[in-house]
Amino acid sequence: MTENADKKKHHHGNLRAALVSAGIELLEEGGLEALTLRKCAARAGVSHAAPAHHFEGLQGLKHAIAEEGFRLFSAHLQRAIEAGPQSDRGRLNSICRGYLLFGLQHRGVLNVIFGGKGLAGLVASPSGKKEAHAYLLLRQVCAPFVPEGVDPQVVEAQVWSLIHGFTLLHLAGEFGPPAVPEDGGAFDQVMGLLDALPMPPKA
Amino acid sequence: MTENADKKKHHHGNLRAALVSAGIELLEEGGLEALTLRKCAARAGVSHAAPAHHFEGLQGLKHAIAEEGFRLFSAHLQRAIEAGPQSDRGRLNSICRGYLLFGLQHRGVLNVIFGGKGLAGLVASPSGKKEAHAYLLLRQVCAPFVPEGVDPQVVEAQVWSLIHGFTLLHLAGEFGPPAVPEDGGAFDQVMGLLDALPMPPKA
DNA sequence: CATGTGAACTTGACAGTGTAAAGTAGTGCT
DNA sequence: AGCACTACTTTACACTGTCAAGTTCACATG
Repeated sequence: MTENADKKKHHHGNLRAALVSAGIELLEEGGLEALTLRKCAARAGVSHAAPAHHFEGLQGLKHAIAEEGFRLFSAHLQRAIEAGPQSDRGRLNSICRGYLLFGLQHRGVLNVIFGGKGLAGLVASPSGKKEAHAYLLLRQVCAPFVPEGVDPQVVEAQVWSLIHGFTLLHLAGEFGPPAVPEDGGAFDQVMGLLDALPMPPKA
Repeated sequence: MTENADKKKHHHGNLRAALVSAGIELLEEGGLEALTLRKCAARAGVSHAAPAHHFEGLQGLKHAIAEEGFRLFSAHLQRAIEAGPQSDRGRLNSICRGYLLFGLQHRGVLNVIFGGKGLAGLVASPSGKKEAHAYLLLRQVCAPFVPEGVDPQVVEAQVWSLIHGFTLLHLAGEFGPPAVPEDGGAFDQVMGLLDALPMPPKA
C-alpha cells in the first residue's frame, strides 16, 4: 500500500501538499513577496517551524512549488492545445497563447517556476525529466516545423524564447497596459514571426 | 545653479548616487536577495534609515537602480553595436548578442530592470521616455527590417521578445550550463529566426 | 504490557529585514 | 541672532528565515 497517500501520519496528514497548496494560494493573491514560510504554515494550521521538516528552507518550498506549478502549467498548455484548431499552425499558436494566458493568470507561479533557478535543477536533473510534460508538448507541437537535418531543439528554443520573452515583457508592462481579453493586438502580430517556420536548413 | 549637482549638502554629499551605486554592487555580488536597504546604507557609510529620505522604501531604491541599470544596459548595447560589423544584419545580431552578454554579466541588474514592474513605470510614464536610450537603439537597428505599411513596433517587439526570452531562459539554465565564452552554440541558431526578417506585410 | 525510539510538530529564541516616529546637527535665509 | 528646513541618527516595532530544544504521538521491540 505504498500508493495510498491518505494515511494520516501524525496530526495533520499530508502536510507537505497542504503547504505547497497554501504557497500557491499566497502566490496568486499577493505575488512573489507574499510567499512566506510562516504564512504558509499559518494557512495550513501548523506552527511556523513545521515546514522545516518537509522542505529545506524557503528555497526548498519554492522548489516544490515550482514542481507543482509546472504540472499546472503543463496541464494548462495541453488544454489550450486541445481546445484550439487542430492543424500544425493552429497548435503552435495555441500553445503560445496558452503560455501567455497562464502568465497573465498565474503570474506569481510562473515567476517561481522560472525565477532563481527554480526549474533549472528540476529539468536538468536526470530524475526530473519525467516532470517535463510541457517540454514534450512543445516538442510535439514544434515537430512539424523542423526541417530535415536540423536539430529539433533549435526550433523549440526559437518558439520558446519568443513566447517566453513576449509573456514576460507583457507582464512587465512593456507593451502597454495588459490587454487581457484575448489580447488581440500585439500577440498575433508578434507571433507572426513564426510564420517563417520551417526555416530553410542553412544558406 | 540648479544644474550643478556637485554641491555637498550636509554630511555626505550626493548620498543618493552612492546608495544606488552600492545597490548595484550588492546586486552584482550576491544577486537579488543580497540587495538590502540596510546593507546599501552600511556600504555608503550612513545609518540604516538614511535611504528613506532619498527613496520611497525598498521599492523606490529598486526603481532608482532600474533607472541607472537601464543606462548601463543602453551603453552596453551601444558599445556592442559599434564594435560589431556595420551592416543591417550585423547590427541586429550585435544588439542581441549584447543583450545576452549583459544578462550573463549583470544578471542581478537585469532582474531589477525587468522584474516586478521595475521598468514599466519608468518607460511608460510620459517623463520617462528620455531614459529609453535602449529603445531608440532597438528602433534604429530594427528599422531596416520593417516592411512598408507595417508598424515598426511590431518588428521591435518580435526582436525584443526573442532575445529577452532567450536571455532569461539561458540565465535560468534551461539551455544547459551557461556556456559563457561567446556562446557559439544555441545563440546563433536561435537568432537564425531573425533571418526571416523582413516578413511580408500580410498574406 | 512497559519501554524506548523516532518522526511530526511546537515553542522559544536570534539575527536580519523594512518602516515609522522622534531626536539632532548642520545650512541657509531673514 | 534667530528660525525654519534638510539630512541624517536613534530608537522601536512587526515580520521574516532559521536554529535548538522540547513535546506528543505511532509503533516496534524487549
